[in-house]
Amino acid sequence: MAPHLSSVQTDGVANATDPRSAILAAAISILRSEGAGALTVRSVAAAAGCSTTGVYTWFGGKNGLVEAIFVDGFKRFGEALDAAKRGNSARKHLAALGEAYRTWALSNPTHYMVMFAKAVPDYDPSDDALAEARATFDQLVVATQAAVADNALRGEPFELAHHLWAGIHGYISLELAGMDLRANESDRAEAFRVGLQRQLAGCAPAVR
Amino acid sequence: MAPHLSSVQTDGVANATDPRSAILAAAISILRSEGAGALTVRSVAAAAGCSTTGVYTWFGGKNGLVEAIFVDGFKRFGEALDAAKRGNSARKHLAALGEAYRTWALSNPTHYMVMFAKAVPDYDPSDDALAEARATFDQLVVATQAAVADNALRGEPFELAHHLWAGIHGYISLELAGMDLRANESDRAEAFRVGLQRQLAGCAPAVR
DNA sequence: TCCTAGATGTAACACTGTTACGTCGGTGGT
DNA sequence: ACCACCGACGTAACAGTGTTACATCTAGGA
Repeated sequence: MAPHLSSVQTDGVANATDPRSAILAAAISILRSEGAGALTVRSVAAAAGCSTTGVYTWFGGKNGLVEAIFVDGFKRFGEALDAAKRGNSARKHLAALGEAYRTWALSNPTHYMVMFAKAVPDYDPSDDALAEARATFDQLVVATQAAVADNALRGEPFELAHHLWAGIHGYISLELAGMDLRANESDRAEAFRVGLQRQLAGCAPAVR
Repeated sequence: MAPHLSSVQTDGVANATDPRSAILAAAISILRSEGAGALTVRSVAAAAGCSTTGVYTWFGGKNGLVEAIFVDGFKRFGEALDAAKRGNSARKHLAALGEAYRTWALSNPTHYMVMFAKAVPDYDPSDDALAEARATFDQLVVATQAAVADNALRGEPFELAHHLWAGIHGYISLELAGMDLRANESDRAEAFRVGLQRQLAGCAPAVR
């Protein structure tokens, strides 16, 4: 069996003894520090301490490497969202989820762009990769279901979750694209917070 | 004066007699038909019937060409939004604006991705280019001001406009990234319509 | 008439993703 | 024990990318 199709990735932590993890960690590091444009097979191989063929044996090529970055991103992203289950009410939980979402995205902007904005032009996520994204989305659906059960929101949970996701993603996507016209970060953070509340208000039962 | 800094672009229409317009039109055509990954200096030059140096004399390089695509995109996008001023109330006008926004983005997906999602990795819009984007955004601010004056929305127009923009862009961005989980286009269109109304409801004065 | 500035094309540069090929090392079968 | 084999690896090459040096040509002014 070809190694890039096997599941040697034992855990999420980069393991220097595992070539696959070492290459993936190097790629994510380059993506973070130098951007998607600098993510080349040669630079990754050099950073991982192997030759360019290593990327091909372990990932099948650059597409496979980017797919691994994509999947790994959603894994870490999902964990970050999972850790945000604070807030004593369902609605506060949703707000905390939104804040955690923004925090992760702004801490990992290039990674987020690969996941959501096709920052690597010739890569399209496979169905398997999209399933990983779907799993992350499901966390939001679950939180929304709880909010509906609490009578904090009204509507079909899937539709509501997608609506909230779109709103949150929209703020962050514009911000990462440099399209947010506000001067400083704290203004943007405050606008996001207000916007999220407004978003939730639009989904609230009749009396608000 | 270097030609790529002059304003020889007489109008928005591609003019075969003007080399700059011919190259730009060829680039947009390739972007539309083959995507950002196929947008190479050589392919553009071949399609425009000149040599690669033509792109450098008229645009200063690939970055300049992409910047021209970026600016041209916002120009056309703004015109499409401008043509959507139907609706007899300010709120209906906003809804029509949202629909026109989605229609243009989905009709020009790769162009939209260059403008909003850094689809060309090494290009970052200059301040001048961002000013063009700002001008388009201002149309939304004006429409929002009218809605506030009509008592259809409540809040600071700039903040409201950005909020609406983020929501609309979020829906479209997810859809273009293949992250909308709905099966068919009509479902997505309907979800967008409902979402836009929900968005507006979240910005409405107290009694809804 | 000369001549200068700019547009153009050819060819080269360093770089990209990818692949053919030779080599090495461990594993399983006999 | 031997040996065939398969997978991992590095080197070197391929086509294609953005970019630039250089020669050529053409238009317009002194």
